[in-house]
This record gives sequence, structure tokens and C-alpha cells, in this order.
Amino acid sequence: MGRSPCCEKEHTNKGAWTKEEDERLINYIKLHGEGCWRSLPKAAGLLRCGKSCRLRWINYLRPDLKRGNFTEEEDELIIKLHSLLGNKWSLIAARLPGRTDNEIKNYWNTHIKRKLYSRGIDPQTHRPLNSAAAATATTTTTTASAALSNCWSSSNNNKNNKGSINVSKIETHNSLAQFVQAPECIGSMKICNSNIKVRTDSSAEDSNSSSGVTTEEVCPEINLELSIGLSYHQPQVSSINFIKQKQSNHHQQQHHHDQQQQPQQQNLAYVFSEAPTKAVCFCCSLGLRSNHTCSCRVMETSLTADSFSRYYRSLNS
DNA sequence: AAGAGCAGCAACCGCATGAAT
DNA sequence: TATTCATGCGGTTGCTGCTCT
Repeated sequence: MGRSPCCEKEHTNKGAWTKEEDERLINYIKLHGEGCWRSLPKAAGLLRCGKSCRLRWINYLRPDLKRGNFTEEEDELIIKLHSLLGNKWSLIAARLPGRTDNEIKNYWNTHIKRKLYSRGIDPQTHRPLNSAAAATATTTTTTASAALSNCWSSSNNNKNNKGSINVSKIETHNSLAQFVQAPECIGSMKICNSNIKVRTDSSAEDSNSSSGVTTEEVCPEINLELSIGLSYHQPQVSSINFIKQKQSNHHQQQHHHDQQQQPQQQNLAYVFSEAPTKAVCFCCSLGLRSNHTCSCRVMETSLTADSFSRYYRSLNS
């Protein structure tokens, strides 16, 4: 059953690519084109896994890459796209010809974050920094990107969320990917809070349950069972249908599809978790620092010198 | 001049999804 | 239908060069 492995991992190189490896990869792709990464290393005479070859090609060797500094226009576009899409680097990169998701991600973390801080803007929420604290009140107002960013962050990065409780699903009307790929959206892309439905869920496999209480809250006032101040809003909102969140497996996806006809709400749990930068876990936000579910404690105990340095930098940037 | 700390970036890791078997 | 794996993505890490003391 199944397929054969993509490569023999014990016979692959790791680390920085040599010039010779680059040349081999370039030559091979020039001759045979992209794709079939599985068989590429062997065919090209490279002791690398296909995944590594793909990454090297996409992020560094591709001829259409635009090397060099980002322009001011690119900066602003990235900021704008990030405010709309959150950390969806591949989608952002798709809007910047010649730039890769990895490059943009790095650039965001090293330059733009600082730039936004210097403007007094929280890079994660795109709200003024001094209003972020005030907004952690009882009701939650959020933009689509913020909700998505947080949800994706919390659901996709479990290791940063040990002991945390997650928003498991966001339900929306249309595909974000389709929307973002529509060229006419750039520059006029606005997100309609009223179209974003946050379905809360304590049990993924229970998502098709007909026994759940059905309340589908509509932004901007997301009525969480746990009232948490997920803070921010972007007032300019028009109508856009948004995202169908990735489901964790095919089964859930089917349920999800079904539920678009019949949305259900289940228990909500939510955590602020954007580790490692400025992570504020729910426990801490409530002043329950000693709680065993506190993700900050996990962070504290697992920090290496280097990661602590990085974390510290991010706080001071 | 030397060491420590910082910044930037390339590459890796792990996960989600969907396709192949 | 279940299993296995390729691919793509986002988060994280490690290395290198630069700056500061």
C-alpha cells in the first residue's frame, strides 16, 4: 500500500548548499523543468531530499527572483496585505512578483515589524499600540485577518500552544485563496466583518453534531463563551466573502461542508498565542500565571539562550 | 584587537492536505 | 477505505557577518 519514500534520508546532505549543488539543480531544472521533486535529486545527481531541492529552487535559484532591497511600495503593500491576510506569506508573496514567501516572512520579522512599532502600530493587529491594551475588555472586536491569523496560529502550531485551548474553526462563505488571487482585489480589498462567522468548537470530530447549541455569532462582536479581549478592529469594512478554513482532515472537511448549510456552535475556547513574539496566553491575560495550562510557563522553561535572545529582541524591537 | 550581542537570512522542521496505491 | 507519501506552507533555528563595548 501507499507510495515508496521520496528519498533515502540517511544519504542526503543538509545545511548550506554548495555552488556545485546549485549548478546541478539549475541545470537540471533548465533541462527538465520544475516539478517531480521526488525524483529530481537522484536524476540531477544531488545528495539532497526533494523537499530541500524545491526550497532551494523556489527561494533562491529561480531566475525570476527579484533580489535586493524591498522598495517602499513593496513595504506598504506587504503591510497592507498582512493586515488583510495575516501570516499567509504565500498569499502575500503571490502579490509581489519576484519575492518569495520565505523572503517576505524574513523581511517582515526583521524590518517591517520594527517599522510598524516605530509608527506605534502593533504589527500583529495593525492597531495602534496604546489602544491594544484598552481593547482587551469584555467584548471582542476583530477583523477577519486577525481572527484568521490567530486561529491559524493556534491551530497550526500546536507546540506553541501546549495546554492551550484553541479556536478550532472559522467558517466563512468563500475561499480566501480564490479571493486573494483575483487581481482586482488588490488595493480595494476590504474585509466584511459581518460575513465572518466564528464557530466555536471543543471537539473537532464532534463538529457535525446535531446536539450542539447552534449559535453563530457574527463579527464584529464575536460572542465568545469565554469573553476574551481579542483586540482590534478595522472600521473600513465592505462586503467580501471570506474563508473556508482548512480542515484538519478530509473527514472534518466533509463535515465542514455540511455545516455550511447548517452551522452549529459548540464550546469555544480561545487563546492568544502568537509565540514566540509577545505571546500572551489566556491564563496570563487573566492573571492566572500559576495555572498549569499557562503557555507562558512552557515558553519560559523551553527557551534556549538563542531563542530567548530572539524573543527579547522581538519585545524590544 | 577581541569578545559579546545583535541582525539578517538560508535552511530545516513539523504539520495539513490531497493524491496515489 | 485505509494507508502512505508528496507537496506546500508557516514557524523556528542555526549560521554568519556586523556593530558595539
